[in-house]
Amino acid sequence: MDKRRADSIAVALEQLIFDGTYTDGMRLDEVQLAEQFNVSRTPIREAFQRLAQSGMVEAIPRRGVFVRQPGPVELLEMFEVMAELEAVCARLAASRITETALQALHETNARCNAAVATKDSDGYYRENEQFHAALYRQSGNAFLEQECLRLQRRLQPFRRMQLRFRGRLSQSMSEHEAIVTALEAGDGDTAAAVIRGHVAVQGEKFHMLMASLKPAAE
Amino acid sequence: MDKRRADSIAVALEQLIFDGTYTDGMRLDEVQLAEQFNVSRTPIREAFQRLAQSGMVEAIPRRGVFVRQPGPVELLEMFEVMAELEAVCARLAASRITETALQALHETNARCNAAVATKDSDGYYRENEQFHAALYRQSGNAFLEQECLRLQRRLQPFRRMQLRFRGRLSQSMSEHEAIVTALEAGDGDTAAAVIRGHVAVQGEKFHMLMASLKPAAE
DNA sequence: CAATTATTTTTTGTATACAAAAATATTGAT
DNA sequence: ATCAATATTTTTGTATACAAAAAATAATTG
Repeated sequence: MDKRRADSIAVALEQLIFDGTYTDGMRLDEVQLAEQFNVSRTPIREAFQRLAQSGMVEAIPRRGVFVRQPGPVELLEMFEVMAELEAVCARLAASRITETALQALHETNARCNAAVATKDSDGYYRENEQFHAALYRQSGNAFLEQECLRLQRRLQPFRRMQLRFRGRLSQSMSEHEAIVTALEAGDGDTAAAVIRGHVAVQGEKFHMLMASLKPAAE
Repeated sequence: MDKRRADSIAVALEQLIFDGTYTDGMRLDEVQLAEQFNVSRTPIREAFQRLAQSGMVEAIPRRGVFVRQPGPVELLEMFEVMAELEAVCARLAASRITETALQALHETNARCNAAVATKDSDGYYRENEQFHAALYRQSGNAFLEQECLRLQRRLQPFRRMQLRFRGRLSQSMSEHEAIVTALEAGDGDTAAAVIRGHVAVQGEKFHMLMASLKPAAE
């Protein structure tokens, strides 16, 4: 799939940062990574640029590149923007969504519910993402869709934590239902409000998120 | 300011694309640009990556990089997202803005008005940007602020066209005033609605934008 | 012995070299 | 002449080489 060597290195490095192999503030050594991946410095440097653009890493001229994990404040800010972007999608979708797309959302929710019932967490995450992706698409704005996918991707590692939480899954599902209902009624404001609350970090979700940030300290 | 050679090349290329020197679909030749800038291919390729990330250029593996100017549809989509993002800023700012920031917005508007009176278009553009940047800042969300600035920057060349239009300037100014008034009243919904209409492409603005897209054809 | 300067070593940024893939030109057959 | 197959040239992607800047270490002086 990836034609360039640098691309696969970029996703590999991304994973290593998410895994915690490279922690915040750590410098990424070009030559070390080059021999680790059995390539020259060139593709490593290209991968660095990609990571820098996505914000996972900061490149300081003539100094090197350093891992930059979002802190609590930045993370809350990112989730707030995600919630607002999805709210915009919902409001636009309410007047633009097609009948077939509504049907597809219902089916996705059914599959999501089934995954919850069988405790298939992988299936749940997949269908959940499908639901949100469909919403982005139904905003009728391809640019907005791309921006949402970009931010969602960036928040993904922090999102998984949030749902490991008693009762949260069923609540999440009923929120999905409420969104579809609002969309069917063409009620954009309600759909926006529900999904804003669905995505926003608030209440116990806040504590879960904060807890997931602490590595293994204390 | 720019420590790396590649950075200054990136902004130079950006300018050349905005200028219309390199038009949509045109392939950017590495070796040609390298000798044109008196550097090797390496910094050119780094510059390409930056432009690709900002969406001005598309890099097709093993093929080359091609200029990708947004078409009418994508441009309208981008303006819609900009309008919604600014609406979010306004709504959040309504409850988060400080007294001193409100004062600053008033002063910016005064300077903007003065620029309109003296037909100082450069001054107008500067103060106008200042106004919007202040709004992003007062959302109280640094991440949102950055995202807004990023999109604003990308739309800048298309934005200038829009205001060259009889009566548009004074209307724009009264919209600014209405936004500040709503913020002072803490009325986020009104502030959001006003700025959404302020930024959105609608009515005559649509025709202006479409006209600005046609190069010199016909 | 501390602090500052000189020197060495690393490391980044850029240039050049080379290999593989794609585009283009050439040849040959019908 | 047209089309297919092959050879040639371009062009991209990667490796290596080199120069300059930064960091680390050693040396010198007060």
